[in-house]
Amino acid sequence: MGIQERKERERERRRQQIMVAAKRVFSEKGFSKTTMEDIARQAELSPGTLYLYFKNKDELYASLSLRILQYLQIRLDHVVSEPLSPEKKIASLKDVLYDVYCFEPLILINMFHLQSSETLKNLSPRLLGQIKQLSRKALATIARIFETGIRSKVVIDRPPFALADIVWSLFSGLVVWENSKQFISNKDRLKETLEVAFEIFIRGIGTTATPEPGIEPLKISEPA
Amino acid sequence: MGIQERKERERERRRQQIMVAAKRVFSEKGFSKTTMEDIARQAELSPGTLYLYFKNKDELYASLSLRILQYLQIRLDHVVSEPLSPEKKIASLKDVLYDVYCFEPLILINMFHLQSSETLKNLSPRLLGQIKQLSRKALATIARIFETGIRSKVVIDRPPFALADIVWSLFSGLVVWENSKQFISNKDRLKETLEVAFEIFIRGIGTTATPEPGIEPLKISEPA
Amino acid sequence: MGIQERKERERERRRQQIMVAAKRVFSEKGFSKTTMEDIARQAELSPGTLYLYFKNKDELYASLSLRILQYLQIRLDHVVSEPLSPEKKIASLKDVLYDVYCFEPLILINMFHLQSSETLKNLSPRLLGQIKQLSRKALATIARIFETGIRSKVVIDRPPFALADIVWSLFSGLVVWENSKQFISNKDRLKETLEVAFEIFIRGIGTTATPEPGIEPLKISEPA
Amino acid sequence: MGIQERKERERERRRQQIMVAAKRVFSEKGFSKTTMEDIARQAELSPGTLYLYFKNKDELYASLSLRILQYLQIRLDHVVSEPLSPEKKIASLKDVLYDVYCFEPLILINMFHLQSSETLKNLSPRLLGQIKQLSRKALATIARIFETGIRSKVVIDRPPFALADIVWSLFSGLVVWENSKQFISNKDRLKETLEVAFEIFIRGIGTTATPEPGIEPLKISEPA
DNA sequence: CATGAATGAGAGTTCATTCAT
DNA sequence: GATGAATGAACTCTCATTCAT
Repeated sequence: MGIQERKERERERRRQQIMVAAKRVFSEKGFSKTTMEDIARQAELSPGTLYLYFKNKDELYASLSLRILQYLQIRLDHVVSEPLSPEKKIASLKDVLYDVYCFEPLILINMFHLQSSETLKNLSPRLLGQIKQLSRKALATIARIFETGIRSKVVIDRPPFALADIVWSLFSGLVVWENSKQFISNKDRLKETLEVAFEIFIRGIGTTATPEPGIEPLKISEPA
Repeated sequence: MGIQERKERERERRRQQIMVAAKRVFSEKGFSKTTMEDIARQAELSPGTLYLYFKNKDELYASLSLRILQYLQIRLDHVVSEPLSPEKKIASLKDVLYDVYCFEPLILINMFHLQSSETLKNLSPRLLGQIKQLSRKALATIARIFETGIRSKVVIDRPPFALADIVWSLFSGLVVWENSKQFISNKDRLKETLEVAFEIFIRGIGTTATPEPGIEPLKISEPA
Repeated sequence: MGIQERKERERERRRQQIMVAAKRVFSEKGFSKTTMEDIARQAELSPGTLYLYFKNKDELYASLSLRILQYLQIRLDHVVSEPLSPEKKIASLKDVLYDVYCFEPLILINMFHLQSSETLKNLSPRLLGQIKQLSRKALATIARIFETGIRSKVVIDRPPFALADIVWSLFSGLVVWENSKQFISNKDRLKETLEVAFEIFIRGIGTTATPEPGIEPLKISEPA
Repeated sequence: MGIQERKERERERRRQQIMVAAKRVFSEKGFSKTTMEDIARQAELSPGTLYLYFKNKDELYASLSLRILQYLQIRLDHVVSEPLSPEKKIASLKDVLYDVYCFEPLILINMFHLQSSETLKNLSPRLLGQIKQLSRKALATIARIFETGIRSKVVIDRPPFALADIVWSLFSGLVVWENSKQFISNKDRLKETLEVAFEIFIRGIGTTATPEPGIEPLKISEPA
């Protein structure tokens, strides 16, 4: 039994080792330019070995995303279950997202690309299913946070799912965009921009915004 | 000279023809799964001919983005130059973005992927330069819109560039995310979500938001 | 039109060129040890070019067999349609088979291996269908020859299809076996053995065999 | 010594166990599609273990043939040594061949493929030697049977080795051909066809064939 | 200018074989 | 002796790109 377990642990460690290597190479060269041999070399393994742990390149790639989604879900569950006011929960949401980014910035970026149907189309149904499911679950959890806010009337009454989509999009958009700017300017400015973005978002969804005194309010133009 | 010109025009028309074909195929199959032969077939040309008009596959791909960025710039310039109140300008911004999306939804999505360093890295410096320049210019124009808002105190005082980054990210995030959901649910819900997103964003950046009467304001938690 | 035709002819010639090269290499190294690169080198083409003319290795391989079967069929049709006595037709059959062997000895051998389900299983349905159909047709034609013999009572009354199977098996068995002995002894003895085999076979199916005078007949033991 | 022996026996049993497994898998998937792991799994052993008993895949494969050849030899020796008339011996030959087929139909088929130079070329000289020797011996034994027939004038005077080659070829041809038809029609018709084939063969080699009364004899055309 | 056959480097993947445990 | 994870050479096939016509 002990042996069984140890083997299992070692197997898992190998998987991690490969994923770490893959992460590094994918991040450097992007998915399609990365070869399995690159990853093998980085992991100090032979190409064949990778296939003992991952069915193919796509699955290896997608596994990375899966881990992030799992991490995200765990963090979100915490936020939901803790006895916080809706305002605090929404504030925590920001921290969670930022932590998720810090957890694996490069893989997160890759994941947002994976979101594009381009890559999605070539995934094994099983893995695709897992990813879909986890994404949906995370979004649902976020929506739930907003729902409590709406119920307690501190958040304006909009479809909670729409709000969830919006934060998530805002987050992913910022991550990708700041990354692409970073490719130019070499500075990680995500934190600051995210702060401002959330500040605005939170003001925007609040039932009462804190007016800056002595100043005319911004009139919201009606949707065409 | 007349001949020169006509040749030039015809050359440009051919380029367009190819880009239209490329657009279609890229949209359908994604960048990496699309072969030059696919595009040639779609354009009813031979593979070799494509190379008379585009240095290579990457350049052809990137040219598509260039067109969108050019369109975006034109529209933004309009907004800036028209004699509108800052509020109206910001409202117009939303319309512009949505129009850009409608102009070429699929290419826009592709462009947001191009934003990822993955593709960016393999571009010719010339083209990369063009894209960078156009992007920067567009963002600067957006920032200028916010700046006027800040100057007239109808927009909260935050770095205008940050605000520009945020709308742009929000926009790109929504486009990509709604598209990936569409891959699942097959409905184009971008318009509605974008409306809500802008409503919130505009409330969020307004110096005075319209309070929903009789309700406690949402307290913004301070950035950690 | 002239151009169309010439292109067609050239395409066909290329196909032949590749098939000739393939034949040579398959014969030397056997199917599974032959790589596409081997064939390309032999044909003085690049590996990629082979795939412009044959969908994959299996199809290239099977095409070789197809040609032999076609040649066989042509020859058999001749035999059937010519105004010969059944005896002469059967005698011609032997010549046809021997000619088929001479036509492409090594490919014929390969074909008999292809007959084994091993290779058969991995063929495209279309090609498999073609091969099956041609084989069946050839066997049916042979059977027809025996049928006329049976009708004219010069051939013993056994199911013509069984007789066809038997000659065909005898032929293929001899070809493969003599070849494998040749691998040892380096002499092509097929002709002689085939002569004896046919002599015996013909005596065996004759309604009256020519007794060698003054000798006791061989008593055929009844099947158990 | 007892220990030595027991070890020897156990080793032999393991070999058998592996060969049985190999037989099964080869039969199902064909030689080249069978992996050593397939065999190991079937034998409920690890891949490495196979190499303790067989030098490599080819040798394992060839060992299977060796067993059949040994079985054949034993049966042939019986026929030769028993005090039977040449006619009976030849009749027995048929039974022996059919029994050999029944003994291991699929391996027999594989063996006939092995006969092709394709596989033969990649065999260790030792094993190749063994196979050659056993084949030759079996063929010689068959030839001897015919020789006695010729001496007693019940078999026409043809080189006994040629006769042996012919039966052997006829047999192998039938086995392979019927098998490939079986792949299509799913019926094992070897027995019946073999009966007819032998009947004809025996009539063909008899010094006097049993004429079917009142019918013109079939004139054997002279070899061209 | 346009063609499209040809190229050939390089990708992902498999699997016979080895060897530390 | 038995294991099975690891190896890495070698395979088939793809496709961006070129160039003779």
